[in-house]
Amino acid sequence: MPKNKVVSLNKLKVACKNCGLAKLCLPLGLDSGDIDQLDAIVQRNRPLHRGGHVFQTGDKFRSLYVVKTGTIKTYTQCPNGSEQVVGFHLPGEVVGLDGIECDKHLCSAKALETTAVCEVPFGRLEELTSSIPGLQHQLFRLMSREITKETGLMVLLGKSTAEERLAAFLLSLSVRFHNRGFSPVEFNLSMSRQEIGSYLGLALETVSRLFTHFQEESILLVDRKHIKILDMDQLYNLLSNQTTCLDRLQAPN
Amino acid sequence: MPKNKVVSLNKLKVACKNCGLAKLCLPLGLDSGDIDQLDAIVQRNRPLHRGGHVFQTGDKFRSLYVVKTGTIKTYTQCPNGSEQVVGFHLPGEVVGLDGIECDKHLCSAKALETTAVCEVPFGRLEELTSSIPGLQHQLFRLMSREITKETGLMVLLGKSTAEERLAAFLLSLSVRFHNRGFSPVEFNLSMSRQEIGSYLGLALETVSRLFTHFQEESILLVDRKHIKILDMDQLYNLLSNQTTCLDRLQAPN
DNA sequence: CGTTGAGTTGACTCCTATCAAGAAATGTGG
DNA sequence: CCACATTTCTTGATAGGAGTCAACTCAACG
Repeated sequence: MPKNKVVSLNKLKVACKNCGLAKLCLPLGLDSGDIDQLDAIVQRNRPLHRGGHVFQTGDKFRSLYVVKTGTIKTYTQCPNGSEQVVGFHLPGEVVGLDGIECDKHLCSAKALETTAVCEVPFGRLEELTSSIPGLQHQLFRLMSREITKETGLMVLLGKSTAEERLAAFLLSLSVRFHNRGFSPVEFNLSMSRQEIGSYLGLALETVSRLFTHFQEESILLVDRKHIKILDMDQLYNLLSNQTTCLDRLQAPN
Repeated sequence: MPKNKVVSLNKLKVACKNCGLAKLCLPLGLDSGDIDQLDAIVQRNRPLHRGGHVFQTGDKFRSLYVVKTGTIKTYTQCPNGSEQVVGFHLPGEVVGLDGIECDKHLCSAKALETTAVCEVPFGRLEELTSSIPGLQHQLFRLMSREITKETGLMVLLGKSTAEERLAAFLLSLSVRFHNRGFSPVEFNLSMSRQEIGSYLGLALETVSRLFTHFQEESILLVDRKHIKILDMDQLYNLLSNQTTCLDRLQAPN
C-alpha cells in the first residue's frame, strides 16, 4: 500500500508537470489509474511562438487549454478595431471556459511569449466524470473559481484608483508566480504597458507613470519588463480598502 | 408519443414555474421522469421580505437558488463598511455559483423586494447528473454563461463612460425582462440609485444625473423607480463602441 | 405633521485620458 | 555591423469626466 502510494505520487508529479489539470485532482486522492485516464485524453501540441493563437473568437469550442509554460492573453476585438484584454494566464491556469456555453469561443487567446499548452478535449473530459469520482466536482470548482476571480476584478475596476489597480495586479502576479514555484518578488512581465492598461481599464501612459511612481516610492524596482518588489507591505497597504477583491484575485487556481 | 410529449411539456411548464432551473434542460428534450427527479430535490421556501437574506458571506455552501419572483442583489462588504453590489438577479436567474469553490458563500444575497426563490441542494444536483443525461453539460453551460456575463461587465467597467454604463445596464434589464415575458420598455427598478451606482462603479449622484439627462434627451421617461424606454435605438447607439460586452450582458440566463 | 431616507441639483476639485514629443529598445536590410 | 524604421516606453501639458461635499426637494410612514 505505501509502495503503491509512492508510485501514485510519482505519476501525479509527472502528470502535473505535463498538465496542470491533474493538479485539480490532488486533494481527491486520485489513484494512479485515474491519473492515467486523465493523462490519456490530454493532447500535447508543440509550443506556440509569441503571437500564436490557441483559439480565436468564433472558433468552435472543443477543448480547454492548460498553460504549461509561458503566458497566454485572452482578448476580444472591439467594433472600432482596438482590442480589450480580458485575462492573462500563467502556467497551471486554464483557458477556454467561456466557450462551453455557446459551443464556440467568445474571445481569442494568444501567446505573449513562447508558450506550451496542454489541450484537454472537453467532451472526453465530461465523459471521464462518470469514471473518476470527484472529477465533476473539481470541474465545478474550477469554474466557480473563475467566477470568483472575475467578480474580484469587477469590483476592482468599479471602484478603485489607478494606483490600487496596478498594485492589485502586481500582487496577483506575485502570488500566482509564488504558487507555481517562482519568486514572488522578482519576475518578468510578458505583457506590454498597453496590455496591462487594457486589462486594468487604464491608459498605457497611466500604467507607465505608475511604474515610475512606485519606483520613486521605493516600492518597486522597474527595469522595462523586469519587476522587483522591494516593499511588499506598502503594496498591500495601497489595497487596504480593497481586500475583498484582492482575496478573490489571488487564491490559487 | 405525441400524447406523452404533451404531458411532458405540461410538466415542464409546471416545473419551470416552480423553478427556473428546469428551463435549463428544455433544449435537451428531458422526459417527464427527468423533470420529476429534478422537481423532487427542489425545496420551496416561503418568500423573503425586502431585506431578507438568502445567504450571507461565510455561510456554508449547500444550495443554488433560483429566483422565482422578485429581485435578489448579491454584494460584498468592504473593510471600511460600505457594501459593493456584485449582481442583480431577476426571475429565472441563478444565485450562489460562487460558493462552490470554497464550499462557502463569498458574497451575501438579499431580497430587494418580496422575493421567492427555489433552493436546489447542490450535492443532490450533482448526484442527479448521473441519472439525467445532459444535465451535467447544462450545469457547465450555466457556469460558463456566468463567466461570460462577468467578463462583459468587466469590459464595461474597464473602458466605458458613465453614460455607456447606465445605458448598458438598462438594456440588460430590458432584455432580461423581455425574456421572462415582461415588457422590455417599461419596468420598475427594485434597486436604489446607490445600488445601481455601486454595481456600475459610479457615484449615486452620477446615476441620478444620468437619469435626468436621458430624460432630457427623450430617451427615457423616469418617474422615481419607474422607467419607460422611449427611444431604444438611441440607447443602443450610446453603446456602439461597446457591443462586445453588450452581447455578453444580454444573452438569456 | 414632523421625521427619515431617497433622490435631485449645483459648485468645485481631482484623477486620469488625451494629445504630443522625445527616448530607448528592438528589429531589418543593406 | 551599422543606419534606419518601428515599436514600446517615458514624460509633460492640458482638458474633461466623474467624485465629493453640500443644500434642497420629495415621498413614505408612523
